[in-house]
Amino acid sequence: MALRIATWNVNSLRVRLDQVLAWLDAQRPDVLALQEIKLSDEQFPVAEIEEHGYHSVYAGQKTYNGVALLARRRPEAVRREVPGLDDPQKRFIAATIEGVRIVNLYVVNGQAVGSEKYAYKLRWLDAVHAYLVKEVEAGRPLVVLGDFNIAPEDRDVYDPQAWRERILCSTPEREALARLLATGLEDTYRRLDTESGGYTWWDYRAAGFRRDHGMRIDLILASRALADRCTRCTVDREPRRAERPSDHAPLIAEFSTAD
DNA sequence: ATGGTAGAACATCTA
Repeated sequence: MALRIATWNVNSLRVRLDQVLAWLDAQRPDVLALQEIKLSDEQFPVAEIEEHGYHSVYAGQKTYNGVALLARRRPEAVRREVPGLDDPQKRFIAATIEGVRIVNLYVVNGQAVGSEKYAYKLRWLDAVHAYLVKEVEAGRPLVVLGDFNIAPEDRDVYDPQAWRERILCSTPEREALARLLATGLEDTYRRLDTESGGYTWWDYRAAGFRRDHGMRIDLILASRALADRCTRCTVDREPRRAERPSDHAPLIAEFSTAD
């Protein structure tokens, strides 16, 4: 048996719903974490997703942000706020699904190094770090996944020289990500693949996808014992080739289960 | 050369 857990920044669930439903039908993951759903809770397509065999829990917001967890089994102990952070932006949802604590993050982009949004990004990551320290201490299997808006290393960037110390690649951002990992989490993609870029995002502009000008900024992290059971972590580029694609591709990890 | 595209409040903001 195996547990398959995926993440996808869909850049508007309204626009991408048919693509998401088709992908669920094709891949049948146990869990799909969505970011940038860009719709309010009242607008969330609960019924359509249910018709495809998935429960939904969500933290929606009009126009910007918004995150959700879709799961074949009912999510429990749902949390929609980063503890200790007074934040009107909906970027966090956590739930327990099939005994695994799942934390879905849409990390702040930050716009430009040194900007107000950049300071907010680092504050936001600090609050998430404090929360993850407690979640790791609890000792349950833990998965932290989503759009991290940080390329962990230069090998995760198509042109590291051009991006040096720019947003998504700056040293303070990478250090903040390293602190999240240091709570006791492993990057499942890197654990299994030390060579290829594994890009998950390509800019809509300047033919980014056609030229493979990408970055690996969507991640699936797992607590150590769970990471030991990770057998696969792959980017599915197929939806990025579709008509009206999201600028992100889905990432899917598979974990073998003991029984 | 600081551009380009996409999605949302459809005028600017965010990414």
